[in-house]
Amino acid sequence: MPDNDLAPLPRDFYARPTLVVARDVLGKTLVHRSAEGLTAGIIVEAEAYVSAIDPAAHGYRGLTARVRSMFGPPGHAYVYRSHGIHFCLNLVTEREGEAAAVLLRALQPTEGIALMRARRGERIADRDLCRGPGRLCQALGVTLMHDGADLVTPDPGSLWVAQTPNFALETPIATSPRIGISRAADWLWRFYIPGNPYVSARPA
DNA sequence: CCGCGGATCTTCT
DNA sequence: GAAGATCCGCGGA
Repeated sequence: MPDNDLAPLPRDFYARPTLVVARDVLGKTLVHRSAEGLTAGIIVEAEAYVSAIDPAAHGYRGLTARVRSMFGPPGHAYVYRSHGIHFCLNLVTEREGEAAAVLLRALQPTEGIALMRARRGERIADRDLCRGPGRLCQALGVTLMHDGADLVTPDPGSLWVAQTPNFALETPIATSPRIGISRAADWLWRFYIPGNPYVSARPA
């Protein structure tokens, strides 16, 4: 796959309403290039978080050190540590100061599967390599080092989102409540590709 | 297959 | 002190 096909999406893609980005990012490819090699997968599940109106969003109660990147400009990464152990990757959306982002919850692995398995465990099935927000970060080698990283003009050896070559344009998209939250628990702000086996959970 | 607890860092009450 | 945008391994059905 030539690098031309993996060109980063422009900042305009991120500087839109978060619900639109969360839906539109399905079918795009997340890429991480590091010294270990290149890993990538098709985004099959994502959730929207909009601090201005959303009590489940990390920025809802204002700026803290952890959530600083979410308040920054669109087209950057917001990576946070979850439950002390795992990392979760968000794409910052809207405009600087809005603290809106899209959480990536699952990928269909396409490149660097052997490297993903080296990071995740040799016995992990393909289906489980990137199924879940913490798992996909582990599989791609995404850590707090990537918090705040620019996804549009990425440094060499970093992280971005690209158009997926030959991806079907008319892929169906489903919605459901977001996973694992207690506030705004009935909002249909989770988007996923129905029937795709790499999606982390089926709707309740 | 399902439910539960442990790991362990940030934020909130 | 407790909860949280999680995951894994264990025990029981």
